[in-house]
Amino acid sequence: MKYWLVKSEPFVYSFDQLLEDKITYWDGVRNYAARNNLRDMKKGDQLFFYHSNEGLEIVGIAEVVKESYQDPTTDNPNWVVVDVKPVSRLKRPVTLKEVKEEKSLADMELVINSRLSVQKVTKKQWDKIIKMSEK
DNA sequence: GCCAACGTTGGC
DNA sequence: GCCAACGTTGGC
Repeated sequence: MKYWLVKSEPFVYSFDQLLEDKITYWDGVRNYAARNNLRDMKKGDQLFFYHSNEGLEIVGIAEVVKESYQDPTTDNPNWVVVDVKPVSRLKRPVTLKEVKEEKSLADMELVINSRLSVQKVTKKQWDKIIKMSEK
């Protein structure tokens, strides 16, 4: 099982919205690096849900329920989506500031390449952030 | 195939 | 609202 982090602007699609919808397809990815990550996702993979622009924090966990398929919002075969469902809200959101301040997370893509909208997360990083959210 | 110009993203 | 960083486009 792999771990990922996906970003969304909360006023476009928030974690609350996902909780309400129960399931959604993750669309709007128009970047090749992010697309490649989407294609690598397998059923059961876990995702951190990050709010960009507003909030700037990891708010919850989602899970891949359907692997990548043609993005229904475009005819361009370059782009794909995956179906995701909410798993749980973090006990406490972990902010970008905290991630930056945590030395063991200095090599997270969130810190290094903040613009990438779908990022890989290592098990170590995942566990660390979970731990931080429980404090 | 290189690279300048341009557009977009996202933190501040 | 600004601007740095990055990705993409298109002329050569």
